[in-house]
Amino acid sequence: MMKPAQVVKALAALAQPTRLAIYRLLVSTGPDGLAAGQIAVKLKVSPATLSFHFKTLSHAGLLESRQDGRFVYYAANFTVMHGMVDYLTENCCGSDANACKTPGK
Amino acid sequence: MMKPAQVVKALAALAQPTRLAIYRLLVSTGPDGLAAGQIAVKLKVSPATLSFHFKTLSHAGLLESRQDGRFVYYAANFTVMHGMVDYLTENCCGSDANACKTPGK
DNA sequence: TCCATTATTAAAGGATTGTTAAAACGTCAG
DNA sequence: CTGACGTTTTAACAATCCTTTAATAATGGA
Repeated sequence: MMKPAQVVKALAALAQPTRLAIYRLLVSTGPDGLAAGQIAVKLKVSPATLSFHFKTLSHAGLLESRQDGRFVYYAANFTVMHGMVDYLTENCCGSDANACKTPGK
Repeated sequence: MMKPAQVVKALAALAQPTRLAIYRLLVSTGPDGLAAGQIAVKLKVSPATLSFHFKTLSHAGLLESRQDGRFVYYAANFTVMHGMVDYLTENCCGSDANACKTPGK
């Protein structure tokens, strides 16, 4: 089980429009990831701002990076996000799973 | 599908130690919820601070409240959290579900 | 080596956030 | 009505966050 501080860090990392867009783009891209410059173009964010957000996301464990020549590729790491979701739903409704479902759906 | 702005709002609401503790406490409590004062005692947070955080969580759609006499009961609402998780994992790995799993587990 | 390309870092600002203390609001018992 | 209780609101301050600009690496081609 993740520690609360790490969960908060991951949630905070995603709780920002630009970073959420980065993460989602990388989630849909898959394990190969994208180069920083490609992301900058797709999301229309300046490289400096992007780099700032990469650091936040990486530090939260949500992103992995690898260098290939002059390019740095970023890819989503799902482990922390799964841990985050598990933490939020842990012991849901006193272990009465049905109560967790949306009532009228 | 939730709008990005609403997802950001929900993530931001949970991205704070006190609010995350509030939400988790209410998730494990179930639909009946707890009175504001009970939560204040359990989490050792001042009423004013707590009220401030209730507003943030409620405004994000994560909490519901009902008044009973002098007490206000708060309970977790799972709809927004589920929407948040769905948004994050949407179109995961270009719809290749296996790639979303943690590699070495 | 020199230069263009890719990406990160550092400094500055304006905006947002979290906590506290005080006052105010609603509700119920007497 | 009055007073006590539970909760919310307000104002203020320190702390943090996001963006921009400019400067600083690091890499590969000529």
